[in-house]
Amino acid sequence: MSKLDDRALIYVAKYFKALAEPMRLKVLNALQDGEKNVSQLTEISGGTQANISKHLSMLAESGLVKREARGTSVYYSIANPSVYELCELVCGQVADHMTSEADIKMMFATPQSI
Amino acid sequence: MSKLDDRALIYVAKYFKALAEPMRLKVLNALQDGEKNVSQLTEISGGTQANISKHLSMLAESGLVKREARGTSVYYSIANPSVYELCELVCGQVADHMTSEADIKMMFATPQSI
DNA sequence: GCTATATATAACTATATATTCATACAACTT
DNA sequence: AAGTTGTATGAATATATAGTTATATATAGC
Repeated sequence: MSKLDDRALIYVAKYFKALAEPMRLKVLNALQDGEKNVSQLTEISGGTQANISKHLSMLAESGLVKREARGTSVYYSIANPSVYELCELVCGQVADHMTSEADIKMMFATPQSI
Repeated sequence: MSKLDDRALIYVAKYFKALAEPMRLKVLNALQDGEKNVSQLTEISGGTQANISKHLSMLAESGLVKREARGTSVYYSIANPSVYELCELVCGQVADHMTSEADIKMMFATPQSI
């Protein structure tokens, strides 16, 4: 990360932004055990079809998931398993930092406030 | 990442969100070689003092940087070096994915559009 | 061709966020 | 105490984003 120019920073930020949304993390979580179509992901996530479809488009455009249309369905799958490494690194840091009051307060903040 | 409940997802998303902004990545980048005060970071980043101060507050609240007031200055430093592991993982994925047209187009997108 | 099903998208709303400008606050100097 | 410097914050604005509803598009079966 030593010689990143501004464009690279913008790009990396965009990648993190794709991961910076609970519903998208939920979708990625659901894809851990293999590809699923939009209907399945809609049911698992508890969101609306339109919303999940939009999140999936965004994830695909960010290169986090792959899209494959088969019949009338569209199947999505994880494009690069190392996304889970990222999440685990973050979970580790979150856990480490969970002792402070501020974090516990944050943990219980409403979704809208985050 | 298998048994994350909704609150944990919100929390992890919040962590990623702290990294999902080019100016904050620039600040973190500048902190790689040790602590710096707000004035130094303002100059290095090319932002305004108010803006950098706000980003630093956000980074501190997210547990990414530590804050230490000394004299009239406030020095910030990386709270956990593993944040750079995250960035390198992302850079790797970005590089892998950089062959596609969509990514190159994104790479040159204006900051506002991201 | 018609219907049913699956997915994507457009328009809209509400909320969040980054940024700037001005100002408040705090600590040091003289 | 007054001035200076460094940092934080409030108000205001512009942009971005998530979510909903309704609709368009596409594929399969009849």
